[in-house]
Amino acid sequence: MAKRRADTDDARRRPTQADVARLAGVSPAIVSAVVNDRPAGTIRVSEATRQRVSDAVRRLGYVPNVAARNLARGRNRILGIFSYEPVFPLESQSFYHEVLVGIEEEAEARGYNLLMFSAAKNHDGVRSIYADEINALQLADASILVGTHERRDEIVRLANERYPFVMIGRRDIPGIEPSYVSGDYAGATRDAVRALVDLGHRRIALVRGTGRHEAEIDRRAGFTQARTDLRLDPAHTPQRLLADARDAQHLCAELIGDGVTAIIAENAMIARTLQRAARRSGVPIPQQLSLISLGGPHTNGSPGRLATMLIPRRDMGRKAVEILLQLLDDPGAAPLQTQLPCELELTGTVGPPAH
DNA sequence: TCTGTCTTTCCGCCGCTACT
DNA sequence: AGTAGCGGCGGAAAGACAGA
Repeated sequence: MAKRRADTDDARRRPTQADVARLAGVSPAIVSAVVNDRPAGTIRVSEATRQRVSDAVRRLGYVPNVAARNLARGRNRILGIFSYEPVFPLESQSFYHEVLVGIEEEAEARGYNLLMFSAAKNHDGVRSIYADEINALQLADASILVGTHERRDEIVRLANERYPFVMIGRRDIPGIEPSYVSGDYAGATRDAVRALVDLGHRRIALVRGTGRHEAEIDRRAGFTQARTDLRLDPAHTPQRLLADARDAQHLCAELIGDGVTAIIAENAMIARTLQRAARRSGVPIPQQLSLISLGGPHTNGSPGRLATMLIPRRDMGRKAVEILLQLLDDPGAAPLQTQLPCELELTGTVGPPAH
C-alpha cells in the first residue's frame, strides 16, 4: 500500500516532513516547529538549524499536507451552514441574506472557511442532517442551523452527539438546551406597546397569525407582558387571530368598531394585509389607525412606509460565529443563548390617536 | 550546575488494508 | 471476522548533550 507506493513511485510521491527532516539532518519535530513558526516557548530552534530546514523545504518543494494537518489538529477551520429551506431566494430581502452576510464577515475575520450544506434530503424530500443516517455536518468543525422548518428530532440527536452547533432563532426543545442567537422579540414588542401608549393610545390590538413558532410566541408574550407592565385593560388590548387574508377587512372594521386606535401586526405580511384592508375601508393610517409591523423587512420606498421592528440580522450572523468558536474552544461550556435587542423604526404608519 | 538546543517518544485523528 | 498497523502531521513531555 503506502509502503509499496513509496517503493515504486518514490519520485512522484509528495515530500513529507520526514523527507525534509532527513535532508536537513534534524528530527521531524524541528521541521514542524520551523514550518509552523512555533514560538520559542514551546521549542527553540537555532537560526542555523532554521535555515537548514528552510533550505530543505525549498529544495524538496515541501508543502504541508492539509488533510494530515487537520487530522492532527482535530480541526479543519470550516464552519458549516445548514438550512432546512432555501436561503438564496431571488428577493434580496430574504430574512437570511443579511444573516449570511454577518456569518461570512465574522468567519472571514476569524480565519474560517464556510461550507453550505444544502443537498442532503431524506426520503420525504425534506432536507435532513441525517439523510444517510450519518451526521453530514461532521465535515465542518461546527455548524450554524438556519430555517424555521427544522426537524427537532435531529436537533436533539445533534445535541446528544455533542456536535457543536448554533441555531438562528430561539428554540424551546424538550430535553436539550441548544445554543442560539435570536432577536429579543418580546422586548421589542413591549417597546412597541410602550411607544403607542406614550403617544396616547389605550386601545391597542395585537393581530397574530396561525404560527406557533418561538419567534411568534415571544411576540405574543411581550404583548401580554406590556399589558401587565403598563396596567392596560385586557378588554381594550386584545390579541386577535388573522387566519385568512380575506378576513382582514372585516377584522379591521371590527377592531375600529371596538375603539382600537393602534394595531401591532405580528409579521410584515399581516401588516401589509391590514394596511390594504384599511385603505379599502377608507380608514386613514396613521390619522385614524396606527400600525406597527413586528416583522421586517418592509418595502422601502412604498407609499405609507410601515413602522417596523428592525431585526439585527447581520449582528445575529456575526454573533452565531462568535458563539460557535466559543463552543469549539470550550466543548464543556454551557449552551450559549443570546437575544439581541431589536430597534423600532416608528415612521410613516404611527401617530397619536385621533382624539 | 545551568542554559540552550535538540531528539525521542507518545498520543490522537480515522479510513483503509494487510494480516492473523 | 477481528485486529494491528499505517499515513502525515501537531503538540507536549522527558531527557540527552554540549558549552559556558
